[in-house]
Order: sequence, then structure tokens, then C-alpha cells
Amino acid sequence: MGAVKSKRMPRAVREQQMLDAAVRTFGQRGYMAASMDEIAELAGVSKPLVYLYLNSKEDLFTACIRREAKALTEAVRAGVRRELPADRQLWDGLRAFFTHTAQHPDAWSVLHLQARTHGEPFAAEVTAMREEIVAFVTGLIVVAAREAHRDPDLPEREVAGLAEALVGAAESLAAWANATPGISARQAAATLMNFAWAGLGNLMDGHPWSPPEPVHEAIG
Amino acid sequence: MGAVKSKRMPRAVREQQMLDAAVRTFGQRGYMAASMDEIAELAGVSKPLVYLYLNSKEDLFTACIRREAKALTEAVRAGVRRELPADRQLWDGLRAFFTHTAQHPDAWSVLHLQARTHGEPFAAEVTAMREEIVAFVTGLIVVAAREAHRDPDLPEREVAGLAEALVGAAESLAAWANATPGISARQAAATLMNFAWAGLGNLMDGHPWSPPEPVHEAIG
Amino acid sequence: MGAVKSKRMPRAVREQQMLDAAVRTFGQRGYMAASMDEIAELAGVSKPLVYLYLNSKEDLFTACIRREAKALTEAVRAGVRRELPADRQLWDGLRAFFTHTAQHPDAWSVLHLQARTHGEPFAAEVTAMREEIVAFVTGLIVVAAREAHRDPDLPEREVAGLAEALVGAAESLAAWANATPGISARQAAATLMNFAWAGLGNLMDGHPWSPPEPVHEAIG
Amino acid sequence: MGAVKSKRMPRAVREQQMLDAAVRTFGQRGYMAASMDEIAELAGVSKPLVYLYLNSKEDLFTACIRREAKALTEAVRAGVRRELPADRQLWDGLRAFFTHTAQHPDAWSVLHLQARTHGEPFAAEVTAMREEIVAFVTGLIVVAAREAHRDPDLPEREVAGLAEALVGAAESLAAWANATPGISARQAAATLMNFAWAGLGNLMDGHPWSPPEPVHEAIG
DNA sequence: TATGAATGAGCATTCATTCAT
DNA sequence: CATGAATGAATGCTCATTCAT
Repeated sequence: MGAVKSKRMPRAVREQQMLDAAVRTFGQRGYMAASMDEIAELAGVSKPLVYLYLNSKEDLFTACIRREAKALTEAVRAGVRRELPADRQLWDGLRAFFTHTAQHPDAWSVLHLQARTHGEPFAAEVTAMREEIVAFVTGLIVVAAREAHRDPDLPEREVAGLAEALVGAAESLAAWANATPGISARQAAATLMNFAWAGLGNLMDGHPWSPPEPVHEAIG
Repeated sequence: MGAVKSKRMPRAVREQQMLDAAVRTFGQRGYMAASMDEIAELAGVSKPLVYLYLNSKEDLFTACIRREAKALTEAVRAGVRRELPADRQLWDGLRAFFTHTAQHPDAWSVLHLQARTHGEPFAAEVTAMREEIVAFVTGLIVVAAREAHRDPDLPEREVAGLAEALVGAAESLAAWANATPGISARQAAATLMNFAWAGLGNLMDGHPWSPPEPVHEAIG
Repeated sequence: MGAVKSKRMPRAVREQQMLDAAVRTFGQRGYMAASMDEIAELAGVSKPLVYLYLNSKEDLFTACIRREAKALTEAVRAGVRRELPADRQLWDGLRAFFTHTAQHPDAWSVLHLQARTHGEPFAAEVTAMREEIVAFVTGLIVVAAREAHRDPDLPEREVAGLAEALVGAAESLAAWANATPGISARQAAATLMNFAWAGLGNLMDGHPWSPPEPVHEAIG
Repeated sequence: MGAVKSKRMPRAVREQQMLDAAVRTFGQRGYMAASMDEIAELAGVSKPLVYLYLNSKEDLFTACIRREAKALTEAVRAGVRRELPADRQLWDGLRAFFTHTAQHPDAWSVLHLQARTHGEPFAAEVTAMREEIVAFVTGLIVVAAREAHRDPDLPEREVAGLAEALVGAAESLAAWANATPGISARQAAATLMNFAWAGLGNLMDGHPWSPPEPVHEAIG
């Protein structure tokens, strides 16, 4: 099982095999339940070699997160052309995102679930990636407002919240699409575009939803 | 430390103390890193008593998830009056949701992170709760369409996707609000209402965003 | 082998059994080569119990050193009556020392060899004991000088060196006596008394050995 | 780090570099804590080369002991001229001994601590060296008795014990001098000469210390 | 002569879980 | 109702040692 067992490969190749095995194991078992024994076996090497190349379970996990975060952001970047209109950029980015997460579910589990669930060294690693994406989306929102000749002075915090909500919805939909048979990356992206972009357009038309008077309310 | 140590209490009370300690420990340490020793000590009882009442670590974790899922759904239910208009129901429900997650961060960590991160017995437990909420939101969307006298024949899968996205965005915003100082439950709810409801309204006005022609595209 | 295996003993008793096994194992195998497995088996308990009571290998080793250092100093103290003349005190102390080290060779190995060989936390523990003994001997030398009505103003550093040499010789002889069949504690003590006390007496008679002129010498 | 890395040197030179590194590492870390990795790195060679030249960790350690034992005995031998009087020979030998141990503390640690602490193959190696020195000292004692025209029929075992005590004191003082700032080899040697030689002189003058009657004593 | 690649075996430590009282 | 005493089974990690080149 796993990689075909062949001896004496150059270090770089072996390292990638180990990371493959680790991503798969961490993604399916979870960080803590994954044992170095299992990872080594799946990689087709002995445990000491894993330690020789990757130092510790924590370092191995961090290396997984870094590799997969880079792969995901690069997939999204490669799917977007910055010269197109903002809505098209978002559409292309979302499609690339859902496609990548669908094709690498273990990697997505590592990034979305495992890394967030196990304390600071790891969560921070993913937060960096996420902030990059949120910044990208924030930029698109601002550009869209400008393209629509609308008031570009959207309160900064509000835009941040919107971008956060959009990214959160995307992340959630990725898990949903992975778990629901028959949902393609294209459909997931379309759903989110409908949900979000139309909402934003409406908002910018000057018809935001407004909360009722909070006067007599107990909570919130 | 933890609960005041007092002997001979009725079983029901002791069980709640144990669950309190377990939710706190699971929420802060994570499911696997939490040790039964620590939970027992925090609950102020001996370890065998925890086993006597709650059987195993898995059962204890499941009991935590059930209790907190119930508490959350009841908090949301209590915040909503079904006779009000759909948008008001959503607004009230979101406020109740963000308020509860802000007040019980360990419980939210258990439901949102830990339970999802650790395999099937637990993820299913949370999925049940989530489906209840998604169903509620789906109902609101359908009602809203009817109230707006729009075509009530929105494709079912599309509505499901929208509800999924809304709930995902809410979950994500709950974590964001907990982590970002100065974001109140009210603000989080308003952000999401702006984002979502406005978008939905626009969608139902017959101006959905539509994807470009997929003909020549490689992915998706 | 080792203690008779009997279940459910009070903690204090079990702890002593563990220390017995540990002293024996550390004394014979050495600190690093001794495995916690072997110690636990020799003590007739499972490994987790050893950790429950004694925390770690380092703590266990420290506990051994402390117990045996205390036992040795108390054996020496119990053998000496402070109202007797200095030479008699030294004689009694040496006999008690050699008797104890002969009867507890593993303990002596732990104190004399193992503890000194493995870094600061442990060496310091033994140094404390040793300093107590050196101080005792130093006191005897000073008293002896006074009793002999000799000049009591022996340079302090010189006395310290003499005491150090005496104690070092004793330690070395203890190993020699343990390894040489037919050497009793009594004989070891007599040898050292002859060697040391007589030398000291001569020294105090004003006939110290004096080094040749160092003028043309290359080393030292 | 360590030796400058240069390829293709004659075997004898490389072996000495390895032994240098090994003595330093064994002396500072201890036999078991020293890793072959560290030794190889300090020697500036790859691990397989160490094995090629020195077979195993045990053999390497033995080689260290042999080399350093030889160096020490040769240093002492070179410091002594056999045609001088016995006391002068002892004085010169001690000075050479303390000088050498002070200049090679790692080697002394290997011989005095590490070799003795780790079982039979190694302790025996050091015992051989020690016996040579004890024999030398024994000879000096006998000669001294003859020179003093005293009874040359000292019981053999007694002389052996005296020599043993002298050597043990010297070993102990070497560690003490190394650890106590400001104690020169010369001072250490003088202290021991005062302590020992004077005592022996007194003994041979017919005034040995004699033990009290053992009649009513419990131990020894 | 010299080394990068690789491993079998073992070790300290921890944890969920269960008796006996 | 409640617990002190005890353990089987892993797990992360390291090390001496060897092969193939």
C-alpha cells in the first residue's frame, strides 16, 4: 500500500513521499490520532528516516500545512487573471478553490480542520494563508465598488467582515461539496456567487438591510 | 480547584459538574489532548466515578456534544418568534446564535472544531444539529420568496446550497467575532444580514449573477 | 525474582520496593543502561505505577541518591560518639563507613560512581553529602591538633586538602575492599588509620615532608 | 566544527582525530550519552568511516581508554628518575600525575569516571593501568622501608592497602584540584606528600596507630 | 578512501480503563 | 456513593549499525 517500495532514492523525493503520506494520514485520522508509525509505513520507509528528514511530529505537521497552503494559494492564483473584472476574478478564484479542495480532500482537512484544531504553532500557519485570501477578496470588493461608481468609502471594518463572511462561506461550502455527492466545483462556485455577489450588488445600490430598533431588546 | 469539593451529591448534579469540566477541557485542550485525569480533577471527583457515570471518554465526549448542541439550538429557538416576518426571524436567530457562541466559547469550540475533527461518531452528532438549523434557514428562504410574491419554485438544491452557505458564513463569523476584540454579537449579525439577505433579495428580484460561458474552460 | 509479588499495598511500602529495585539496577547497570522496564519488573510492579509514584527516571534516580546518601551519613553518625577522642571518632566513623558500603555495594556504586558520572542534578546531590563528611573530618583534624597541644593555626586550605585526601582515600578503599575478597571493614579502616593518622601525627610533630627546591623544574 | 575538514589523509592521522573527538565527547557527555553521530561530526568525518576504522562504539571507547591510559602512565614515568631516592620519586611522580590530569581533564574523566562506571570490558582496561601504578608505589614503599633501615618485612597485604589508599587519595585529589580554582598540581602533590609520606615515616618509626580492643563491639 | 541513505531495536513516557475495598 | 491502587497498550523519539555507491 502507498508508494511502491523502492530503496535508495534522493532525499528530496523521499521527503515528498513522506509529506504525501503525512497529509493523507493527518487528514483522515487527525493530528493526534495519526501515529508516526502509520505515516512511515504508508510512505514506505522506516520511522527513523522520517525523523531524520523531518525532525519531529510537529515539524512534519507544519511542513504539511506549509506545503498544502502554498499549493492551495497557488492554485487559486493560477486560476485568476488580474486584468479581468472583479466579479469574473472572484468567479474564477472560487472555481479554482473548489476544484482544488475537491481534488485534495485530505489536504483540505489538514488546512481547514486539523491545523485550526491544534493550537498556536499550527493555527498561525493557516491564518497567514487565510489572511492572504481575505485580503484578495477585500481588494475585489473595493474594486467592485469603484467599478460600479459607487461610494468607495465603505467602512473598512464592514468590508473586512464581508470578506470574512465570504471566505467562511466558501470554506464551509467546500466541506459541504466534498460531502454531498453530485455537487461539482462549478455548482459550488455558482451558489456562492449568487449568494454573495448579488447581495453585495444590492448593498451597493443603496438598499442595505437594516436592523430593527434595538431599544427594547434584551440580548445582543 | 474547579468545583468546590463536596461529597455525596445526587447523581444528576454530579453529572452536570462532570460535563462542565469536560466541555471546558475538551474545548481548550482538544479531544485527544484532554485527559480523563484532568477532567476528573477539574470536576472535583475521582476518575472511577467519571467512568461509572459516563462509561468512556467517547461517551463523555458525545454527552458533551449533545448537551451543548441542545443548548445552542434552544438558545436560537428561544430568540425567534415564528409569527414574525422571515427577515426578522433570521435577524433574531443570528443574534441569538452569536450571543450564545460568544458566551460559551468552549462549547462552541467543542461543536465547531473538536467534534468535526475527530471522526464519525462525533461529526454525525453535530451534523444532526446543523441540519436542523439549515432546515430552519431553508424554510425562511422559501417563506421569504413567497412573501415577496416571487417564484416559489426555486430549485430545491439551490436553496439548500444557499442555506448551507449562510450557515457556514455564520459559523465562520462566530469564530471571527470571538477572536476579534470589539465585535459584538449584534455587529456580527448585522454584517451577515447585509451580506446575505440583501444578496438573496437581489437574487429573487430576478437579477441573479450568472456565470460566463463555460465552453472553453479547462477546470470546474 | 525480586520482591514477592503481592497486590494492593500502601503507597509508602510500594515506593520503598521501587527504590530498592532502582538502587540495585542503577548500581549494577549504571544510570543510562538501566531501563525503567527492568526496574519495574524487579520491583514487581508495572511501569506506569513507577511513574505515578516517582514521576520520571531522573526523579527516581534522585530519590535513590537522596535515600542512600541519608542512609550512609546516618550509619556513620550512628557509629560515632562525639564525646570520645578525635582518633577514636575517626576510627569508629571509618568502620561504620566501610561496614555500610560493604553491606550495600549497589548503593555505594550509585553514590560513588553513577551519581558523579551523570551531570549536575545528580552530582550536586552527592556533593552535599560529601561536604558534610569532609567537614566532619576537617573538624576532627583541628580537634586532634588542639588535643596534641600543637599549633592550632594550620592553614585552612591545607586542612581542607588533608580532609579531602582522607575522604578520597576512604572512598577508594571502599571500592577496593568490596572488590578484594577477604578484606573486612575492620581491616580497611585500620589500613586507612595507619596511613592517615600516623601521617598527620608526624606532621604535627613538626616534621612535615618538604618539597625540594622547584627552581629548575619544568612542570608543576 | 572541530578538526578542519580535509579529505584523504593517512589512516593513522584520521584515527587520532577520531580518538581526540571521542575522548572529548566521552569525557564531557559520558559513555552512554555520547552519540556516534556527535563524535563523527566533531572528528570531521562521516559515521561509516568511524566504524570502518574502529568497529564499534565499545571498541572505540576501549581504544580511548587504552590511548589515554598509556599517555598517563608514560607521563608519570617520564617524570620520575629511578635512581633518585624513593620520596623524591614519589614527589616527582605525583607532580607529573597531577599535571597531566589537569591538562587533560576529558581524558581523566574517561579513565577515572566513565571507564569505571560502565561494566567489565572497560573497567578491566583501567584496572590494568591502575595496578601498574599501585605496583610502582608499592615498590617505593618497600624501598623506602629498606632505605630507612627498617624492618623490610612489612606484611604484603598491608603494603598493598597502603599503596591502594595512596593512589585512591591521589585520584580523588586530582578531581578536587580540577574542580577547585587555584589549586596547582604542585600544591596537590605537596598536600598528598604531607599526608601520606609523613604518615608512612611515622609508621615505620615503630609508632603505628593501633585500634582499640574490639571485644565489645557490634560491627566491623 | 569515503559517504548518503536507510533501519531494527529499544526507551521513557502517557493514557484510558478497571479492580478491590 | 466513592476511591486508592494498578495496568495493557501505545506513542514519540533515538541510537548503533550497515549497505550501496
